[in-house]
Amino acid sequence: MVRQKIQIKKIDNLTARQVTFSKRRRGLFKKAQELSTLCDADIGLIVFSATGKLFEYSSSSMVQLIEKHKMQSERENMDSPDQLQYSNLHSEKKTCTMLSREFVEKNRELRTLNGEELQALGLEELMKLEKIVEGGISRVLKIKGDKFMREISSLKKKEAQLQEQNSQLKQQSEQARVLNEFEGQNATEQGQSADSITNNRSLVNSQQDYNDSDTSLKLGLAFP
Amino acid sequence: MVRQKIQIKKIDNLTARQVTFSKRRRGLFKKAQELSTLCDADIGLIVFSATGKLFEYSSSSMVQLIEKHKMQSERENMDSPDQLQYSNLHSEKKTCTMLSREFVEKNRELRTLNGEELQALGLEELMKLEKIVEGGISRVLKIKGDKFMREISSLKKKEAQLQEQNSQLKQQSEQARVLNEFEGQNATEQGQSADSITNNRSLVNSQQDYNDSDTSLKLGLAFP
DNA sequence: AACTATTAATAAAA
DNA sequence: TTTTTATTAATAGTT
Repeated sequence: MVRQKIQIKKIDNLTARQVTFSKRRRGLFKKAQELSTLCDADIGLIVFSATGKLFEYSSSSMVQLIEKHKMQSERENMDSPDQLQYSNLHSEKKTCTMLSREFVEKNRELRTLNGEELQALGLEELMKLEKIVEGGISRVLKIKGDKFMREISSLKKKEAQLQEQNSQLKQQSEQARVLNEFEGQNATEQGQSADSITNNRSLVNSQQDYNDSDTSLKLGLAFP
Repeated sequence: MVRQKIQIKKIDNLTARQVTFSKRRRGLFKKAQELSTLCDADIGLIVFSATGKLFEYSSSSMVQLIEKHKMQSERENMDSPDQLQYSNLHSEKKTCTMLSREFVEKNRELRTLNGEELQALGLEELMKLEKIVEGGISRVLKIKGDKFMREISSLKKKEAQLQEQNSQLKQQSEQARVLNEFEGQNATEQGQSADSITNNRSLVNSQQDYNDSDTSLKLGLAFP
């Protein structure tokens, strides 16, 4: 875009590519920041260089922005109910999505009232409106907080269960090992029936089934 | 950047703001695309308009990019898994506590000013005060949100680790058991020692401990 | 990094 | 909205 027009394709020369990357990256971030400021937009920009180095900009909080983005994407893909296996997470997110939609709509309503209308409303009405918006915000914040807390406590519960299971398994493993050594010393010949293998497998399998689905469902009860 | 130079602050006029938003948004996305192509960078760009509408660009897959970003941030935030993570959460909590205390104090200051004093402050000062309080709130909310998000993602990571460790242990336990029975069956003279009986029993028992009624159904099917 | 010669982006107007 | 146009901003190639 200067001394000579260039075409938009990968720059062959490594040095030139690196220089351009750092120049244009700065330009891009500046533009993002300007757009955010000028138009009150919430912007997140993630750039990984070819070498894997991360550069990022966010007008607010990247984590929250990504969360918001996730919610929006879900709203768009609401009609495809393919992954309903995580029903607790699903319904939880649905609640949050609903709330967010409600909030956005309320906001839109508010915006459609132009300056004149707002002037006409008078002080009393304005204060009522403010109370309504305040109520909406506090409701959203409260529910958000509750949701976070419940998710965290359920995760901690799950963690504790896993930890306990883990230590029991370790104990078993140790016992089995000791026993094994002991018997190994006295054994003379070898052979194994197919039955015992099959039985052991099914035991372990049913345990895994429990871990993969039932646990999350039960913990899901924490989210009505 | 044209007919007249503008300063970078929120555009007051709604129409002008919308026009600028759509023009600059297109420009920004174009620049992002160009940078990605020219320099072989992986770029994700998320833009929420002031009305909440989502616009996004990604040079590859937004979901993957976000995953990659999450990994990078986690790596930066918690190099040695547990302790650094804890201290991070700790300091975050401290920050949040400090902020909240600061906020409460600012509020108290505000309350100690009586009506007359507030009247005397004048419109401008009041608005300044309001901005300060608003800033405090949004800062608290932002940090709180980040903290929650990070705690949740770290718990999820921990859970995944435990889950994997667990399944490995189960595998080990299974192998040890198989080997054990195998050797037990081929011992020449001796029957099972008291120890080995105890061990087998504790194995089965602890497995049943993890499983509730639902699992016993499965076990029933496994041993008809 | 710094410096231009150019092209690209865009603010205001239509 | 989109197009036009007058300017400013960004930047490719060079030093």
